[in-house]
Amino acid sequence: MKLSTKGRYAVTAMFDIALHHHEGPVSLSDISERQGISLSYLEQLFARLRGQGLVKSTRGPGGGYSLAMDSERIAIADVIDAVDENVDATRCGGTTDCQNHRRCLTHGLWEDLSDQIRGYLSGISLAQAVSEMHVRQVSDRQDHQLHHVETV
Amino acid sequence: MKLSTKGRYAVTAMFDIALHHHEGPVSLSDISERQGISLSYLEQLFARLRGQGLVKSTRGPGGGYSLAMDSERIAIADVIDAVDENVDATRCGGTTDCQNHRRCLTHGLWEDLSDQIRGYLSGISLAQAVSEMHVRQVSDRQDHQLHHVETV
DNA sequence: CAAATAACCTAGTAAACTACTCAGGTATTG
DNA sequence: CAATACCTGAGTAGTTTACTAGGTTATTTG
Repeated sequence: MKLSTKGRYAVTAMFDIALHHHEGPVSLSDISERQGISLSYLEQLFARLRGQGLVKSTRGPGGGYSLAMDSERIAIADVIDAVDENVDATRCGGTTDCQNHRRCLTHGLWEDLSDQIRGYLSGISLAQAVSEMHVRQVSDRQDHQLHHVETV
Repeated sequence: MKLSTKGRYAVTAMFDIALHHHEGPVSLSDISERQGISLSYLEQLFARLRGQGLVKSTRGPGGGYSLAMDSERIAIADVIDAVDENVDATRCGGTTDCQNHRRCLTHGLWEDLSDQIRGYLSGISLAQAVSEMHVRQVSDRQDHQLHHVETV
C-alpha cells in the first residue's frame, strides 16, 4: 500500500461522483472543473478505475462515469490500489530469499504495516466518507453562523 | 503522512542499529553491506535522522551511529516523518479556503486518514517491531526444521 | 605523529513518478 | 451530421528516488 497524492486525486474524483450520482453519469469535465484536476489526468486515472471495475462509463452526450456498484461496497483502499501501482516496497519480488539468502529485515514488518493500513482503508466505504463529510460541513456551517451572530 | 520506499529504507536502517546496538555504535558501511543500501544514500537519510534527534553519531574508527534514546521511545512514525518531507497532500497550504472558496472535498477525509495512519505508526516502537521480528524468525526456523524432518 | 576509520558534505545523475498538454480517435445522442 | 464525452497515445517539465563520485573533518590506533 502506497500513500501519495495520486491516490488522493482518485479518491477526490470518486467522491465527486458519489455526491452527484443521483443526477446520472458524471462527466470528467465536470469533475475537472469542480475539483481542479486536469481533464487528461482524470482520463488516465479513470482508465485504471474502470479497469478495476470500480466505475462504468457511458459514452455520448449526457454520458460520463458512474459507480459500478453501490457506494457502500467501494472501499477507499480499492480506489487507491487501482491508481497506485504497488511499489514492491519489499524489493524482494515476492520471494522470501531476498537479502543474503534470508528474509530481508523489514520484510515482515513492512508487510504487516501495509496490511494494517489497507485494513483500515478497506473498512471505510465511499458512502461512509461522504456522510462523514456532510456531518463536517453542517458543523462548519453552524460554526460560521455562530461566529456571525457573535460579531453582529 | 506519506508512505513510500524511502521511509522503508530508513526504518530498515534503524532496525539494523537496534539489532546491533549492544555492540556499540553501528557504522553506515556495516548497514550498507547488511541491508543492501548504498552508503551515500544512507548518509543522506542519517543526516535527517540525526537532525530529528533520533540517532547520535560518533566519529573516528569504531564510531558510527547509535540510537539517541531507548528503542522503546522511538516510534516507526518518527523515523518515516524524519526522512519523508510531508507532501502537503491537501494542496491547500494549510488554508481551509482551498477550492472554489470552500474547503476542498477530501480535505477533511485525507487529514483523518493521515492522522489515523500516523496514530497507528506512532503506537509501534522500534523495540516492539524488533521483538515481533524475533518471534517471526523463531517460528520460521521451527517450520524449516519440521519440514526438514518430514523430508528426511 | 601518521595512517586508518568513519562521519560529514556537496554535486551530479539515470530512472521513475507526477501532473499535465496536445492531438487525435470512437461511440452516442439530438 | 454535429455536438458530446469517452478513449488512446505521445510527449513533457518538474520532482523524487537511489545512487556515484570526490571531497573534508574528527577520532582512534599503531
